Amino acid sequence: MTDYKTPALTVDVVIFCLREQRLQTLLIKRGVEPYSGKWAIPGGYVRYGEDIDAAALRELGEETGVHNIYLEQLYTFGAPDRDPRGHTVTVTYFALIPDENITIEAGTDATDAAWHVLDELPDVAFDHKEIIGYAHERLRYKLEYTSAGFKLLPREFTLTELQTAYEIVLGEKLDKRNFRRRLLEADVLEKTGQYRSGGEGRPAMLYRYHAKADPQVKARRLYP
Amino acid sequence: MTDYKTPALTVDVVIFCLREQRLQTLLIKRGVEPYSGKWAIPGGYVRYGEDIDAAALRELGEETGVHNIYLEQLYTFGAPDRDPRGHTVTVTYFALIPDENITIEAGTDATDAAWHVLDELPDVAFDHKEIIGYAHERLRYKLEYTSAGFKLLPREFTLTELQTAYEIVLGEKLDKRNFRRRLLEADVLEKTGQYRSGGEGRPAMLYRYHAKADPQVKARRLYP
DNA sequence: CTTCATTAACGTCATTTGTACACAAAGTAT
DNA sequence: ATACTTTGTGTACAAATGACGTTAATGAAG
Repeated sequence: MTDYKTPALTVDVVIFCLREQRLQTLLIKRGVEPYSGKWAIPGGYVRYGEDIDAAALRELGEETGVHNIYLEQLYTFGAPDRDPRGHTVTVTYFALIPDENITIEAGTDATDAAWHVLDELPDVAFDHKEIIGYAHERLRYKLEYTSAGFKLLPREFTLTELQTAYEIVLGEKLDKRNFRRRLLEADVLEKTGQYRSGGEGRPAMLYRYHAKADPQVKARRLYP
Repeated sequence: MTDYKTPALTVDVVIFCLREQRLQTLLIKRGVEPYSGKWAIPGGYVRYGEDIDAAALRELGEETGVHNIYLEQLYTFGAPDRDPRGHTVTVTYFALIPDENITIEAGTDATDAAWHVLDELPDVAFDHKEIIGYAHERLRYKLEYTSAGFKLLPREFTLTELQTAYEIVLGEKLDKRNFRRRLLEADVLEKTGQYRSGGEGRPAMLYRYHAKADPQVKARRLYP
């Protein structure tokens, strides 16, 4: 193999979660230069011989203690000046996780890890603002035409909870009956047979995700 | 910057073109090991300090003589064993070009460059079969819900030519009136005022692309 | 225990969108 | 001039979407 000097390669992960009725993303406070003290999305160098998806999962685990989540590749950013240390190309991912028993632990390179409300972000390092923006757009788009919203909820959830998740992400109220019809017709939810008691009002049926044919994307074709 | 050994970084480009009423892609015959003598999609190493999009355009020009075309990032493949020379991550792109005055010239690393009908591909090097498949899927998807098909045609074209392009890519016949209505409503075409004479039958109005508001994607939202 | 407040569950109808389909107009070839 | 080929256009019907109000099940308050 001819040994050209190649750019460094990193992975970065934008994680979304619904907390306190707001869409939030996980940032780590950098403990080293450059941008020491600034917030950044979790990520790090891809090791030689390591699959990039695996690297994303590993970095996520190391820096935040979040394990076993579904990642989706987002985009690769490769402007030569995006990292002051030298040319660094980053493959970005995005993830949806439910807000439950997640222990965030700051890792080696990070002095802190914390959730941030998406539209009240602090100054972030590198071009991470752009990356988060891109991920946010993709998330909205995804919920507009798929039934992937349940990934933001615990394993079992009510239809109202699911609808609220959609409403928060999309930033608009949805019609309850039409929402239900759509999601039930998508055929990815199944009743658990149990009800959520506790709160006020009539108890709601609990559902869980169950892909019978895992269509996921329910985009409409422009031509028959 | 801590000097980890990072994977090598390449770019690869899948170019689509309609030639002789078939969807074709441009491959180069490799002149060096590994896979010497096999066909591969054009691409090569990203230089240190070079933007990845620029690298894709440069490699394309060097290897095929194709310049100034619109590229869209496709996906980044990073399995550690995808290149026998060592761990090499590749950022892939896809492009649509019209079949007109394109001079293909084999460049340095390639002994030959030629168009290949998409469903009669030879054995290709690396994981390029998978990449081409992925690009093909994206192309079909793109034409299903956008009006990007004109990128496969010369600057001026008739609606019948455009419809034929869609039919070839999508692999199905489309209704003439519905097709026209859809594309004209998309509001990205304008009449040139001229007609294509020459052939048999009634001369057809020539159109050209003209993005007034460049919506490009005309996807339908799942929620109001 | 009754009443009230709160949330869940459900169906219909008007409108919009999608799909199928046929014939006249404008040329060219003979 | 006649036959042939290709372009260009509208409508009726089916399907999907969007707006909308009432009853049912529970907990809280009196």
